[in-house]
Amino acid sequence: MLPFPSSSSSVMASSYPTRFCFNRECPDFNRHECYRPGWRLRNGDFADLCSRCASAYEQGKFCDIFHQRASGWRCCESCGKRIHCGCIVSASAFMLLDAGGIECLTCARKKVSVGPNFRPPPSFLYQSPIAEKFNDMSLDWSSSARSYRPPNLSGPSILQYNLHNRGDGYEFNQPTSRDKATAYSTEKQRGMNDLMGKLMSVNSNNHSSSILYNQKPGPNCKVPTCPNVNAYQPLISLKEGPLGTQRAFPVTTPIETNGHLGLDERYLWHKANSSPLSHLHNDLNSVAPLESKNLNFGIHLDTPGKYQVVPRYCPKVPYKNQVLQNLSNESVSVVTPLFEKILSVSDAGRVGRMVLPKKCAEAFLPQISQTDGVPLTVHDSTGKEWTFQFRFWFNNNSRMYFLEGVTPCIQSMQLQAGDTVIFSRVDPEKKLIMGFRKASVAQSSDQETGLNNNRESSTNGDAEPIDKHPPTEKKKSSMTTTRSKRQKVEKGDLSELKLTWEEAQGFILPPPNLTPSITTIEGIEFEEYEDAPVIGKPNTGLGSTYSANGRLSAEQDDEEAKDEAEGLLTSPKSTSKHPRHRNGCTCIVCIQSPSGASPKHGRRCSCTVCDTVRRRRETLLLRKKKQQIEIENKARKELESPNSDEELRQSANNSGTTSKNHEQRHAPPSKAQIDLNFQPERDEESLSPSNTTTKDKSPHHDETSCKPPSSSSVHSRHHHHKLHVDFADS
DNA sequence: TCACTGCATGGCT
DNA sequence: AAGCCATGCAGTG
Repeated sequence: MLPFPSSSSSVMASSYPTRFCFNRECPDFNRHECYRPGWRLRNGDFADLCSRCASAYEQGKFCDIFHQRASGWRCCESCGKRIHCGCIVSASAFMLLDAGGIECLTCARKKVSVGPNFRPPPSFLYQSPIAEKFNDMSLDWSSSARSYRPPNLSGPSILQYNLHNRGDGYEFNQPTSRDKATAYSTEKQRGMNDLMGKLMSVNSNNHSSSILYNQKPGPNCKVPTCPNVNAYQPLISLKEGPLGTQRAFPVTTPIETNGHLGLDERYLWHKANSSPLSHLHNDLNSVAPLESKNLNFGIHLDTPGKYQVVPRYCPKVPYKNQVLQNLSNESVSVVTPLFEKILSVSDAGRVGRMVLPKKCAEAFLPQISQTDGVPLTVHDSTGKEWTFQFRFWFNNNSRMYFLEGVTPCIQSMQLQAGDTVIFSRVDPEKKLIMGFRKASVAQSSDQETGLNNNRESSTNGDAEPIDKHPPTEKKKSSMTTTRSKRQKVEKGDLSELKLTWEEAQGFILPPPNLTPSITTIEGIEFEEYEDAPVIGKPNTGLGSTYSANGRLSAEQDDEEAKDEAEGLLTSPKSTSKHPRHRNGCTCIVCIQSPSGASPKHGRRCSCTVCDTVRRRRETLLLRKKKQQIEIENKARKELESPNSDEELRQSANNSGTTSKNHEQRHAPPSKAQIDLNFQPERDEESLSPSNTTTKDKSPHHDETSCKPPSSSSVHSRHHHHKLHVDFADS
């Protein structure tokens, strides 16, 4: 136990004969006999103050007397009153204003007569007699689990607030009453420093000093100030991510570098093995900013990280708190990632509403009390300014926040479902910027807010996986496929599949040297190819849809085809499980348990999925063998009749061995490339030449379920189109 | 009929 | 079990 200043409660104050005034500036802090409680300490107790200091404190003159030379004095923006903003004593005697500067409590109270949404931070309830005046204004907020409203008052109390609410587990051994009986005399200061130093040692190195560049006195301050006081810069603490990656979470902590009591930089800390955000789970019964109609002025941007944000919304950006130097005016901007959101189909859809994670919205965006919300100005990575309506709906006794009117922006950024938008803040401008990350694998093209193209993840081994929702260890172990993950994969796939129509056609074009045989079924002409094109991305070998694939004939109206192709990609009628599939689809993906919560599939598992995969594998192996035999036979023939070059070329073409491009299209899947869309029954049928004119209109899906199938590769439309009834690669 | 709006539902965490 | 949130859908213009 570290020595700790006596900080007994008022009840305990008289219990111990040997006492010390908590005021280290007190000229004779250990010679008093009468102590009174002073400000509340982080451990909940009160500082012991000698009568003289206590009087000063109670009269609100403590800082005037003892901290006169300390830095951190600022002026109330309203009345001009000087307020010390840099110590625990006066921590709650002022409020930080959204637009910068501070306001004394008196002025704040006038304005705060406030709406029902105003909630003073918990620290207000105990910080000082002054602060306690706020008690009557708090509407029992502390007892209501849902009445959290992150305050706009992100004063120094924030740190204390966090400390207070962190509960057990953090490296802070609060002194017991017995401890307090221990005289500490000259250990006082050292003990304090040791303690806090210990607390801070965990991550103090992680706090970028560069961020401090940006700390400037408020424009209206007329008194000398310490440049760092009240600069609530988001700081980064690195955390071992669930997948072993270093993940940064913004932390906002008051900084003061003058060594004044309390909020020294060394006091920044975070709980070991816990992200600042994770501990905020408990802190989140927090508080929201005052509503502001002034666009972004009400944004609660000064405290990113103060609130709990579900990890999946934690910004996973390389630049973290990137300090940008504006060469022209030597100003420095700090970019602080706030949160990110993977765009859902709805978000990216034409409705133009982007649902925001509630906690993020409440933490980082203006508080709104009307469902109409407020306009929110956001800058995209090109600097273009967008104004969305930040609104909410009531939903199950809760709120559902969303941005309205995002379609133009999303289109401008060419985003789609599965892509990630990243909301960040630029200080000191307090601009809200919206970057993005494409879901595609090509992370090198990431444009997260356009601020950092040197994405580490694209090059180093610590690169974060594309997985936007990295599973926890627990989840990993259970191999649970969450819906979000599934959606991510699917949408990521989807985005990668977003091709031009010509490209899509290119994928499914049959080899040029093949001539189809025409079969007519129900009045529809079908082109049949012995060697069907296999749909897949040209260069990945993944996703080869190893089954019969329909292709629109050339007569197909191009525009219509495009529409259908797009419909395929973004069909709102698709199942939630598998965006390309229709309700009732019985393909292997769609029949899987939605949550992935189905029992693990063992080797002998006989579930439909496993059976399908097993049969599929057998089929593929057989086919592969057959293919090899054919190749060998042809090669043998070639040896026997060396003049038939053309024949050989053609046979090689057919077997996918000459043209690289062709090979990519036709690459026989490896074991790891089993097409989940495959339905062995159908596929095996297609193996037989006698079945090439099958009337099965939907090789992949139920006829009922796969109604108007889309045109392109995976699930083709069949109605009134000439189709290539294809074989899988063989 | 279509677009828009706001609420309801239900899967999922 | 509660709450979040993606999405559906009814109502309206």
